Amino acid sequence: MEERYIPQKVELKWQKYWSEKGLYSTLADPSKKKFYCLEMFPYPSGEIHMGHARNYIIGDVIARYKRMCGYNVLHPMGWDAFGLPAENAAIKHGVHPAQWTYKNIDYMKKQLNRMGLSYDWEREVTTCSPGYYKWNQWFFLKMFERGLAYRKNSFVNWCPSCATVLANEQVIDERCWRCESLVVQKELEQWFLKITHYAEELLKGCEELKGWPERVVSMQKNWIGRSTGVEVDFRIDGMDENIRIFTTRQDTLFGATFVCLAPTHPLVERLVPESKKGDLSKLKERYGRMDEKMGLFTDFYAINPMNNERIPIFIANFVLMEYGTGAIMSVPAHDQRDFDFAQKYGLPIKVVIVPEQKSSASGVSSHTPPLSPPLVKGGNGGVDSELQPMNLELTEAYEGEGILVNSGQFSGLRSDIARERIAQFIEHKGIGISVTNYKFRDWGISRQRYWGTPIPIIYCERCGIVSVPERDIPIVLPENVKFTGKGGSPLLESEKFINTECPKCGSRARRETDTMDTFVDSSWYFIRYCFKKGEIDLDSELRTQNSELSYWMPVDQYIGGIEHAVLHLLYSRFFIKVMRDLGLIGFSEPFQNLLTQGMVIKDGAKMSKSKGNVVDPNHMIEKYGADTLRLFSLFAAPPEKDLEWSDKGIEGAYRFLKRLWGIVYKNKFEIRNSKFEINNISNLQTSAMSLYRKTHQTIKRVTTDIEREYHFNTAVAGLMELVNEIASFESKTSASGGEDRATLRFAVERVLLLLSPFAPHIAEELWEALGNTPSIVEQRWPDWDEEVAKEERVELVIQVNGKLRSRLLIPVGISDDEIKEMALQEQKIKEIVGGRTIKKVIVVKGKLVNVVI
RNA sequence: GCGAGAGUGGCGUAACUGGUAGACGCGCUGGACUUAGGAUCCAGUGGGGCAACCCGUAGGGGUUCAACUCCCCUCUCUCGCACCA
Repeated sequence: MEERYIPQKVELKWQKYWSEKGLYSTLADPSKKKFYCLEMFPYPSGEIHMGHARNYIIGDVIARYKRMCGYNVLHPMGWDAFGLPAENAAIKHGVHPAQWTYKNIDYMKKQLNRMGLSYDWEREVTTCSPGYYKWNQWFFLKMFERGLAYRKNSFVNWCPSCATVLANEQVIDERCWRCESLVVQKELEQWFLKITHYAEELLKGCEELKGWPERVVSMQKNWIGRSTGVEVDFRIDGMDENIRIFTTRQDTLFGATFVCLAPTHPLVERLVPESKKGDLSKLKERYGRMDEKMGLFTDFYAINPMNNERIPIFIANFVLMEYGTGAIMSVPAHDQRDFDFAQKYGLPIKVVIVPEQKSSASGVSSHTPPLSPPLVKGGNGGVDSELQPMNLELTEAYEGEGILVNSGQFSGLRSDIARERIAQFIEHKGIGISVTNYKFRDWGISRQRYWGTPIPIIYCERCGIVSVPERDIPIVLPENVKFTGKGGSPLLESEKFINTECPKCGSRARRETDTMDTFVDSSWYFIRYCFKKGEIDLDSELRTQNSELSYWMPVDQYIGGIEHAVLHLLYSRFFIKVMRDLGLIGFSEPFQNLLTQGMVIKDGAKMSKSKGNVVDPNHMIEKYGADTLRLFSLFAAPPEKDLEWSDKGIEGAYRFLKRLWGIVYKNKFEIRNSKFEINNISNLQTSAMSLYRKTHQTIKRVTTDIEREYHFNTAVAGLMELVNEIASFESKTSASGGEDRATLRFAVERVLLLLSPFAPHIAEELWEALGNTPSIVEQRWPDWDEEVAKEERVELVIQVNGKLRSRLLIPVGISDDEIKEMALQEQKIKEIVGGRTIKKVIVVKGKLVNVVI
């Protein structure tokens, strides 16, 4: 009697079994090699979507595979539980954010378990629990002590819809990363973490991230945005003031023909005459707008310290106060933006760099060779007039490197050398310094919302800013607050929360009401997983020698979406470096290997409710079972690529499992009753031998496919091939003889072992059906025999002049000369070669022969 | 503009260091079993041609006995950053 494959029945049975046996519970054990497999934890929004499912399936396969390979595997899961949606739900439906969040967690946890994911739930982390966020506050206090957390007044990104501040990393195309509202600039007192203190190390550390995808590393480098140059003082003519500018192109200093200040530059008020104040405010309105470049002449001039030229000072809307010094020198001949500006306002353009040698001059029309003799001569003295004819030829700026001309003592030098010399010169003369600038800013963490970690700070009327003493944390969120949705954090209205005493002087004081960015929570959650559940004293845990932390960390394999390339992944690296400098840990990078899985798309677009192309993993599990869902999402594309969802494709995966099920049940008794061992492979019939060989080959293939960049798609394809072969073997032989049965059993059992990381439930069920003791989870990953895996005979390809002309079956191990002879004797080849002379015969061992005529 | 990556059948994809292009799956075609099948099984399936053969990995050059793979040029697409001085 053939039993039917009912995946849901099978899956629930084994999920119950695994959980009862606690098979995925892990303990640190220094005698075993460890493997920390981590997937980015979800925000408990209420539903696991296909993107989550794919992420966690990939992670689960890795965890299960490594476990079978004998590693002590840490595979935890938790909840990134603070955040706005909970608060919005509270405003909309009157549910407390905690209630909403915990309800979602409950449900989503069931969903994860229903997928058969092998988590150690005893390490579950929920970031909104005081036992967790206490340590956010603790880290904050440690940073505050060291000046790594500080408060300042600044313009910040403000999302009007979320009514809160956003970090630079959370603004995408001038919009909020969460709700896509247009972000505005607002001046606020904010708490910042000094991530720029680690700018250089975060950048250098990128070189160590060997196990990370290129593009993530380059995105981080890009984001940090290091550039080196000089700051130089330009004296203001007729005023005892300097304008300090920043440039990376000090080799073009002699070509500066005007200076531009940001509209918010401190000197602006003094430089702009009353009569032009109106124009100035217009300019300010257009600050930061990319469409139009606007300038305003101040009536003042600056002195170029290199050549003492008197050059006009402008205010320009495109100069950013936030970067460099908020002032620039403009070199229209060698910067396109300055060039456009100079054209618009009729300012002089002075060439000081010419392309080296013949290289086709961009910006200089071709009939005027850039290195024409008069120009070179003029280079010594810096006589403008000699350059005038050239200027007429300029159609655009030449931004490349080259040879300096018209640059005093530096003329004739190459750009790179000139940059060094000029930097030295400037420092020597005391008119400036060499500097390194970074594009990224300190991390603003203040959020004007309720559902987050309270910042442990007290404002005392007498003492000012006072940190909460460590013994008083956690500062717990008050539960009894109102969610009106009307401006401001509910904490502002909680008198009980706000009013407190100064821990220093005891006088009346107010608590900070801002909470922390939730990215603080996720910057170290992987550290927390290293310890089992329950309240822990992280401080003393971290200080204990041989703590679990030093056993498990760093994470061996991290899996998650590319969207965190510069957010979470950068913040976590920062946190780890801070912890190291606090003497808490002994390593500098949290994640050894990073796998960024592709998106799940349907009909050419990312799944989204608005597009109506969402496929719910729940429905797929109801219809086909979790094993099928897992198998399909692994098979349809390699993990790092986007996965195109196909309703038909998942049926193929289902069919495959049903087929395997059918084969096993059909031969259940024959297999059970066969003696397992194949003592002597020479006893095997040809068909049995070929199945036996295919089995070994498949073990090898699946193993190497997993080891090599986690190519699960081809690993699954290999399993399908083997199952196809098993099917035809069993239908031909009816598994009659003893050796045949043994071979069949061998093949089927290997398939189950190899399949178990991908489709663990069916593997368990069939493993048991064949008379084995559960659990397959505890089985070792199978080995293969290289000798057996080798083909006895191979098909030799015979080419003539590189074109395939014939094939020949040859035994393995015959010599090149014999192969050559066989190829030349082959009827077809003889015909083609005819009477022509053979120039050369190339033999590739075991593969092909190419006859060149 | 800068940086990263990708272009292979009708579709998802495969081909490790250059060595049989299209494994595996979907779809499609034909057949078998069926009252029926969107179940299952068998056979076929890059294009052209009756055939021998010819043509095919975005396009064009090149290196090589041999190129999806290496080099040069062009085109297209995706992603990230972008007034950063």
